[in-house]
Amino acid sequence: MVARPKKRVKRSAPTMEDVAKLAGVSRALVSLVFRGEPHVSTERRERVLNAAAELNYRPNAAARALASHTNKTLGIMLQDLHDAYFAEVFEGIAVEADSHGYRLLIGTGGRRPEDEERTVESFLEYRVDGVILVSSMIDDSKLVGISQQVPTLVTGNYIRVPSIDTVNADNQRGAELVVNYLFELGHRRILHIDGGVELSSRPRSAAYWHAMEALGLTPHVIMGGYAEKGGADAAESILKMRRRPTAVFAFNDRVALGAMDRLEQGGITFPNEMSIVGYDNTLVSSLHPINLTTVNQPREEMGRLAVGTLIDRIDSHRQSAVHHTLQPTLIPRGTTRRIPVRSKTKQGSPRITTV
Amino acid sequence: MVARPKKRVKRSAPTMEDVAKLAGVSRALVSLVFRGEPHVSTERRERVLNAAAELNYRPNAAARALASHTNKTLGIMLQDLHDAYFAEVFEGIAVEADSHGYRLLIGTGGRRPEDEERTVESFLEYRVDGVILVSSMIDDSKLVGISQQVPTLVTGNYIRVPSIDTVNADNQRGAELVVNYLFELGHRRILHIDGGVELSSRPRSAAYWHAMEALGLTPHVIMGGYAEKGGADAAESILKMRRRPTAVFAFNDRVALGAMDRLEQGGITFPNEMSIVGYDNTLVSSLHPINLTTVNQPREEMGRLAVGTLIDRIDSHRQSAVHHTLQPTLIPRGTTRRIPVRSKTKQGSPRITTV
DNA sequence: TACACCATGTAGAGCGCTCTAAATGTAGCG
DNA sequence: CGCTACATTTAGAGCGCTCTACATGGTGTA
Repeated sequence: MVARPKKRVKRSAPTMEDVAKLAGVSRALVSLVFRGEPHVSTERRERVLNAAAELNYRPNAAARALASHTNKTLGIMLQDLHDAYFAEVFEGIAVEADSHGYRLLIGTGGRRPEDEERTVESFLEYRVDGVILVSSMIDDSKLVGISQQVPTLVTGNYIRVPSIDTVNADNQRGAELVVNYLFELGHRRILHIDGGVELSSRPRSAAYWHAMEALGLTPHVIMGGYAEKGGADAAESILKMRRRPTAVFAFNDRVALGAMDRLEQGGITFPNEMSIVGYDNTLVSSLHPINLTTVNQPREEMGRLAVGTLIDRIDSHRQSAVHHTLQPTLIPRGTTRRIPVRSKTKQGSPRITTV
Repeated sequence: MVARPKKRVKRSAPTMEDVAKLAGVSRALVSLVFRGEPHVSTERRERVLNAAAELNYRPNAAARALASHTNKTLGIMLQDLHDAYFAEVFEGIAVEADSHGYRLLIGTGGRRPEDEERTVESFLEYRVDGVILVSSMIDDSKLVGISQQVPTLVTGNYIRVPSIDTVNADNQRGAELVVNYLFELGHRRILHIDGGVELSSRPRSAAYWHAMEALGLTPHVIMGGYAEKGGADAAESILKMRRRPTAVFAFNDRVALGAMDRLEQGGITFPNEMSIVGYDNTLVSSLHPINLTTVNQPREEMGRLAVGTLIDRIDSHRQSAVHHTLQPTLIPRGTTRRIPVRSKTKQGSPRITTV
């Protein structure tokens, strides 16, 4: 008996070589079988598969990636999984990636640009086939730099350059829907609590502004944030106002909930004394005791579309950008109601506004 | 000028070789620098770093993994990111992994054992340094098989074998807290809606059972699930009961919310006519209009502990298991109240119960 | 029967990095 | 001044797989 040619006795995972030896074929043939190549005889294919099963062989993804310059992996950068918005977009991403046979490397940025950049850096070391940045706060110029190194798709960002694909929900349209809906219910003093530095805050508040002016109303925006706290703080200042709005359009459901909570403590009841609308149609908003009027964004679809578009770019080496804009829909529920018709709701006098 | 020895002109990322050439040192030295080895002169280290920066060099993680048999990556298997429970455990995992310099490969199982196994399989192909299975429904015997191929840690599963570390919240204790609390409030007919096939359902309902018996009460468990739907269905049968419970202990917050919603539609008000307790202390439960009494589990801490324990096993080649059990705490809120003292709350007659 | 063809297989050169063994340089010391 | 010890560097053999180029063995066809 000849000693094994292996250097050490150390037990490590079986390699393609081991499988080839056991099946009595070349290593190349084993490779063909595992890559699913067609021109392999059924008989040999089975011999290889049996040998592999016997050895409990599993291809080494790193070796494969090194040799093939591709690893069937996408890097996904999210801000924060607590947020139902991100979780649902991610769900769509996961489903679609899976159906294309891609794995996901995930990283969170925590809304801190430096952390986001580190995360992307790590994706690049991995040589992922593509990256998806969900609501990233990285500079546009840096985004372009990234897109020159790896196929890139962003969501929540309206950047327009050939090297970056985008998937977005139409924030403008969403804000219009809300304003028009409240207007039709008879509201004239409609206040907007914005999303602070959140990416989608700007387009929403700008659209709110335009829609208000188009209706001849006076826009009034106060600073909010992306979560309950921002809503509560905004509520605080609303409570202090001499002439309160009859309706509030919050940046998102979490902000709306935070605001409602504080406003109710201040003695305001919904929807009797005030109407409020959120954004995102999170699961919470639909719960009976909450029953928040809101705007639905097709989050899972956004995730799926993002992956599909990115993989298309990877496969086709497309050099021009594709931009998808999905339409939101208004979900009327229990926190809004028609204003009782009075003589003539006097429109508020011009006031100082903040954007 | 000599032609480049490279085969093709194709522009690909710079390699260690390129950096070495530019810096005028050997490839090995560049490797030492990038691995942060101490015995490199400051002068050369800087030359290398400068050359790398000039070329925008980035180490290739696949090549590194192949050569070093380690890739500083953990595979994390979760069920479902929609669920705040998983999202928060994951947050803890992400934070701790990051602080140890590990990347995360993430996969979801969707509560389908076959999908979970595929996910783990893919982790193994990647040769991750370790895997964390959060509330996995994979068979214990298969878990053992996995743990023989890669350092493994599970949460939500009480398996006890040397090759698997575990991190769990004390479900028994949590259920006891709830039962005793309700008992002290004067409740005697306390019903439990369980988690169906969910992993932690069994220990919670068993503990509920024991706690009830220890107090001389008759346990009554009905089938629920992990989400709102399960609670609503259970509520349906509660509404049909001749003699309704005065308090309900739901498997988790989502189930509690689903049940409340349906029960309120059935005319029951909380906490006046019935008390209800959830589990998980999700963000939603704390919102004012909901204000659900619940049990808090230290989820982020579980995530952090999981990573810490797993990395310890990886680094130390520990062969014996470590088991962590964290303590839950009761968060009394607005959905429970003391039962008005009557003559003597008659204890319900024995009834048929289901587990 | 000869030959082009196509379907199968195989050899062997990498992919970009780590790691061991050995070379080189430099002090310190008797 | 010769030698040892220690700090730096480097050469070169892999890591496990893919992929190109080429070999082999029928078949169909003229």
